[in-house]
Amino acid sequence: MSNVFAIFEQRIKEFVQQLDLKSDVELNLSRITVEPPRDPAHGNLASNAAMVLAKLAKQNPRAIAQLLADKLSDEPNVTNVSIAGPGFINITLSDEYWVHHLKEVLDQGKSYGGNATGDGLKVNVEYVSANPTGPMHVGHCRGAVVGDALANLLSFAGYDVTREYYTNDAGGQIEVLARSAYLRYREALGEDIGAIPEGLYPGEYLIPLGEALAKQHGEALLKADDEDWLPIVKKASIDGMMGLIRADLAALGVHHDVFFSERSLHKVENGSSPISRTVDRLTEMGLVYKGTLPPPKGAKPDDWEDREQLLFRSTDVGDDMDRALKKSNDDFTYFAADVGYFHDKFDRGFKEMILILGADHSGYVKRLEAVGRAISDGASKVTVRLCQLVKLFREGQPVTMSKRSGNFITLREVVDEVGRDAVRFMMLYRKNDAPLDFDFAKVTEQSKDNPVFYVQYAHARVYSVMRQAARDMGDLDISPNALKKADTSLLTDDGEIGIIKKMAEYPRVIDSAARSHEPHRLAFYLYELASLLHSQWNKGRDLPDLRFIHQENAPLTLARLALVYSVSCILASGLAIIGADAPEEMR
RNA sequence: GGUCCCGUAGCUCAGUAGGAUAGAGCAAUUGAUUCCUAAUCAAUAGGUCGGUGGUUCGAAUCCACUCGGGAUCACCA
Repeated sequence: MSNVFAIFEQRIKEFVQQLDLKSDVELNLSRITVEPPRDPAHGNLASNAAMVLAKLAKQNPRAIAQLLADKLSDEPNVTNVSIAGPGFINITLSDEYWVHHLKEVLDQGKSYGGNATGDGLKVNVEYVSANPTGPMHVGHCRGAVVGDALANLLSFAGYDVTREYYTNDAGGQIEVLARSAYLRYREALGEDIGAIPEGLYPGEYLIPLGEALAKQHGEALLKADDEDWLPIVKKASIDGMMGLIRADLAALGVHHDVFFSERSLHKVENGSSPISRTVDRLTEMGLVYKGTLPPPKGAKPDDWEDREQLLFRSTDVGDDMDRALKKSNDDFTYFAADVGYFHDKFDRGFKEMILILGADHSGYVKRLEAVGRAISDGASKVTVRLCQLVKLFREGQPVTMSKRSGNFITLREVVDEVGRDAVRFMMLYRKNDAPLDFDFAKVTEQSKDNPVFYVQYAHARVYSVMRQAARDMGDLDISPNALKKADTSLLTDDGEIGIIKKMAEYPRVIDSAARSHEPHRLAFYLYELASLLHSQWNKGRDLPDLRFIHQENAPLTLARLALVYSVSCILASGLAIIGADAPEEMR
């Protein structure tokens, strides 16, 4: 346990129980927190415990605070406990404590801060899930990065994470894809196909697919009936498109553990399919009925017609409206497949299912969460995180793209132009539910305007210092193992202690970012930590005493190298979660 | 019309389970390079947290209403 804040929170809760406060209601300790105070003058740790308890115990908060403060003062390493304002308990820890804490970072290296939250809980993160009808476009980018980083974060925090991609390989758009590919196949055999008809995919990425089909099947498919060639071309098309998508994802550094086929949910064996079995289950629970849906309130569509369909009573589990499970032609809807998919995930033992979706799916959230509740009977939780739109800019000018002409900006173009690291970091340098502006020029700029470079440079700077130390002090062992033995008590500058305090926040950042599913918090933290390092480095310009390397003083040099090396470990650990490199050199 | 998201400094945004005097970066002004990478740093200035009311010891944060911006809305996927 490296989380100082969690340690003290636990300790305070123990003390509260020892106080044996009288209360009519049961004391609720869950609201007690320990956090870094905004103002460093208030100490290192601040707790709201007394104020939370005051009302329940019907006592003066400052009186309770005093009782707790007395106990806290006797704790090792606590140098000062004060009561402030309405009843805050402010705790100051000794420099010796912080200097000792640095040892923990050194010992744990890149695993420092991890494995404290998840406790092995099985979590499924579903992200991207783009339709396999073409290469990925830039709109998919944000969800891919947010999902992947969240999966990394949860995994680091100790969850058992499965990264999943739901392949929409059933339904009408696959038939359109296959017909489009078939056209390219005929083209590959020398036929003049003219303009691509309305309703088919015009993209040139289908040309190689047509050529491959021609190569493999010759003219055999040409004379075949629709029902004979269609399955063959469908399969080849899906495989081909998924190949493109996987390659795009790989360029972005995104990898999934499971590609789950929608088609597999429709497959009937011994008279039932996964979907039909799920519907049966919901029927047993009394959540399925035949009926007609009311038209949307307000704007009633012109072509509205009442239809009797098989419906899911999702209003019973928190949705606004009941939802169709079957179309009027008796086929299952897309939504029914989704329900079946949740059922499958639930059967695979996931306690938490997270979906990363684009903002255009906002209307879909309630019904998905409702399905999760219904299928698992409350045992599993479905959380949906929406990613708002990304607006592209070039030199401040919006980049327009038209999807209609097939002339959209692909994910690959963006990655090729600005690099994987910049794309990933920038996509995470914003709350995911806020829209994001992405300027090609800005994200490739090599300055502190650009947080990616700022953070990476801090990491590289540490390695630069290490290289310099190796040159200046050739006989000194500065390997990580040697640094673990450094006498860190030689670190006395406020800036140095401040860096350790910032590092001590890392476990807390990981914990809270993982719990709230907000990987962007990590990106901001890394920026702050990098900033402290740059600042301390620059202090050495004015005050040579504060430089990291002192040729005549090996113990001090070792202590300071231990400090900056620890910083680099956390930066590397955080950058790995974000999915960006931690370069050792930037020239 | 329903639902969801956003509204914080001139600009782009953070704000951690409701906590103390609301924070960064950019832009502006001033300063620091014989030096471990100036791709950096230090300092100054900048705010009725869209508005009104409520909840309470305490609200940018929670609730209600309201204004402005965006997304979405029955058999598609």
